Amino acid sequence: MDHLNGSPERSGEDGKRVVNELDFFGVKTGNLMMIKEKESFHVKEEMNHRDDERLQGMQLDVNTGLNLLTTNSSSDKSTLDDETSHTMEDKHPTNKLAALRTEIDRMSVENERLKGLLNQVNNNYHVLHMHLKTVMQREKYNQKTGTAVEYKMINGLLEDQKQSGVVVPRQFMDMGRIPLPEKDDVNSQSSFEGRSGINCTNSGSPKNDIVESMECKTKTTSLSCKDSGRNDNNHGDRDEESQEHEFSGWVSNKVPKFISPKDEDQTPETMSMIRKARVSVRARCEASMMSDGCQWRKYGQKMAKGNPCPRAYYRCTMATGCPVRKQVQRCAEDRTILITTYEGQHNHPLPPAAVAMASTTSAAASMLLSGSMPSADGLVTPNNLLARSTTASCAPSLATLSASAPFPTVTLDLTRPPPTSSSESQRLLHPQGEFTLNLQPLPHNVMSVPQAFSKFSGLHGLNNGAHLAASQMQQTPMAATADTVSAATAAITSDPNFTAALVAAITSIIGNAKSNNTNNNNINNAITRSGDNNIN
DNA sequence: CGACTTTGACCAGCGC
DNA sequence: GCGCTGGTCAAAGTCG
Ligand SMILES: [Zn+2]
Repeated sequence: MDHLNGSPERSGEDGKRVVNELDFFGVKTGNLMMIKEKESFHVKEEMNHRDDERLQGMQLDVNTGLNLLTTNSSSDKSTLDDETSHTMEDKHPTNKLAALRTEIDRMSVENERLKGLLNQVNNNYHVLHMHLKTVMQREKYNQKTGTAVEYKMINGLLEDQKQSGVVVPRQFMDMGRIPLPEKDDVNSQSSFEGRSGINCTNSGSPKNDIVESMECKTKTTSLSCKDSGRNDNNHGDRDEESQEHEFSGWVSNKVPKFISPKDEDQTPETMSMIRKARVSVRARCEASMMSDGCQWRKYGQKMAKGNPCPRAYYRCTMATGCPVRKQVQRCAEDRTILITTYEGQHNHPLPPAAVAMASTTSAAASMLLSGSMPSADGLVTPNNLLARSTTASCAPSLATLSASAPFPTVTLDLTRPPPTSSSESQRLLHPQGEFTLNLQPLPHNVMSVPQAFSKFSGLHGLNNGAHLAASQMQQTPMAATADTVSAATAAITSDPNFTAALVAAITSIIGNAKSNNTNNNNINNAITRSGDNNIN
């Protein structure tokens, strides 16, 4: 959403509104977003109040902006007048032609830019729409099971609240600080997936561990979730400015120069969450880098503590100023495993091959946003609960999505083979194939892929990569490569109805597991295609 | 020649 | 204050 803000506008005091080109698009995009908002049940997730106010304040400008679309050319002409009016008046055909060409060029550029913006706005719209769908689905289920859930908007974000009055399993994804293990315990994964340790007996009631739970404790002071292990002590001391600086980075030790001022128009906490949300993909890969459809430029390499393999830093070069970065590092325990960590959202249209992964990243950000609802004070703070991932220990399991700290990170672990057996399974039919949901015990803090789907189902939907993804998935067994799972993600969720069915099934399975499993761990639902492995 | 990689320097945060 | 660490910068080198 960075692009929504456009560049600083210049506004004359004499009533003449002087809008530079980029700002014009910012306004226009704002308008588009407002339209979408009206169509999308007034749910705003990534918008914040400041944006809202800005947009409302711009409402007048929006119309102006639209008019500018037509008047722009004329006004552009008029602004060009100073230099060109004489030449225009010369009525030399060549000059006219040149002027027209310039105009056409500019319009082409504008068109491209608009396309990109529209694309993103559409994506955001679908994200919100599908998120709402999921929420409603879950609400349905909760009503079935007698647990009332109330969703409300807090600071522009959806929050669900159980109304039963009991301490119930809430959405649990603690993005906050975790108690740091002894230094020696920090394994090679620490730098990527947080100081994730083996978790997690401190989760309270085991039942609470079931599923899709997300929780966010709130404090009253700090906003920053960034590297919370490091900074939490300082939060109270920070003034607003310094806090805003903190939000501007991919990891934040420094204020990255590529962050444009427009980013700071976003509410710090929102931007923080979006920027800091990471998707870490663990996959077996011989090559030094997985191909994910994007163009990357390496800008650094470091030896990370605890891992003999160097960590490489890449930034997206598909568009100038794209804030997306990724880190690539091999797993110390198993060097065939490549750990790729993505952060940020692209500010440009993506090729189909890149959509799935980018969607996953933005979905993660979205999930983190929705799962870490600010309390009434509108603040999000790290806390010291769980959210440790077992993925760090390379425990054998399924492809999983997990939440881990200190960075809000969703880890997609693709290194584990599909299950050979399961205690429970459910089949789902879909034109793209038959999918089987498997249940396997999993430590409570790990969020499985389908759980994640149910959490932000549909986020991947309606993207261009779906068909490609589907065909990829036909060829490759699940859990084989990052591409496959991305593909599966796109393929499965490209059909909203199927997504809904998937979510319902997962919810139902989880519900059963809850009632059947007293001493339970978390449930891991693996999605597999029939035939890829045998399900009992 | 532009795009990319390599690599040492630099910076900020943190712990001692 | 100092050293460690993660992250970034930027000059020099490489490649097509
Ligand atoms: Zn990008």
